[in-house]
Amino acid sequence: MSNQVLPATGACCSPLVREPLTEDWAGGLARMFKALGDPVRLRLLSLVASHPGGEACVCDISESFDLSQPTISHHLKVLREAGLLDCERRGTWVYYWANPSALQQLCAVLRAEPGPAVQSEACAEGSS
Amino acid sequence: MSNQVLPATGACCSPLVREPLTEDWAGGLARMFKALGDPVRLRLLSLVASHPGGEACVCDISESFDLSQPTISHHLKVLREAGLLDCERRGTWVYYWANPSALQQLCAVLRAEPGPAVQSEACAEGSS
DNA sequence: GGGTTGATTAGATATCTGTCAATATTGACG
DNA sequence: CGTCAATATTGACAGATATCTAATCAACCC
Repeated sequence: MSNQVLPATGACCSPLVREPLTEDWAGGLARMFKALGDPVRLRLLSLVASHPGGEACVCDISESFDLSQPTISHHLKVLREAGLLDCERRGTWVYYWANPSALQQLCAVLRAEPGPAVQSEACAEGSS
Repeated sequence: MSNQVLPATGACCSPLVREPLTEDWAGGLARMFKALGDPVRLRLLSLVASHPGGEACVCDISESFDLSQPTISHHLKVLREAGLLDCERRGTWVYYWANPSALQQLCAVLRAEPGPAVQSEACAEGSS
């Protein structure tokens, strides 16, 4: 449903310091940033992304928190729905990994230096 | 109290995909990301940062929104308290500009590519 | 099949957030 | 000093969010 093609005007991945974000694009970005706006989720994402192999199952990471399992699950779901995390069930366990293109997209938007068009790759949303 | 020196281990600006964020560091980052987690604030920041001269007064940008003036003021305050925006009064007007080092810091944390130590500059918190 | 372990969903609740109207503050200008 | 214009602060309130416990679902093992 949110599968629409982004405008080819370059507004997509242009740093926000370059030109004003459109209302639409700001909405999508805000959803991702909001997902990162919680210490637990940030650590969760980091634990998953930095885990050997680039992926981790819930049991691997939930020990790092003083929270109930459902709470962890809830935060993982938020990250997943924001497109920052993907997951797959393998037998009893569910494995999570970070979505690099989502991170790259956010990174490109925040870029403060006047990097010319270096991050045009980040526009490719390979999630289709 | 959150004024402590960050560990010199490189954990500060190391991308979160490299190693797990510490609890402390995640807290600080989350405060910034949370500030970005609202479409209005994202656009506000972008409008300020992309404004000619890199700064804008409130009256320049508040017309872009269908919100009351106090609401705009509130969002600007959130961005300011998160360290993403700075401001200065000049006569009747208050001018805002983006804090590049804050953006760079966030960008460095999100970096997904295995860039070696390119963003060590971002560690310099020149906000003193 | 029945039990065990891992993970998600549901329901409840206290807290946080975004918004507005009203009011206060700050500085400019007669 | 009084008034006006631009911002900020306060107080109130509806809606969202984080967290928990209890219940449910999924897959493995005996």
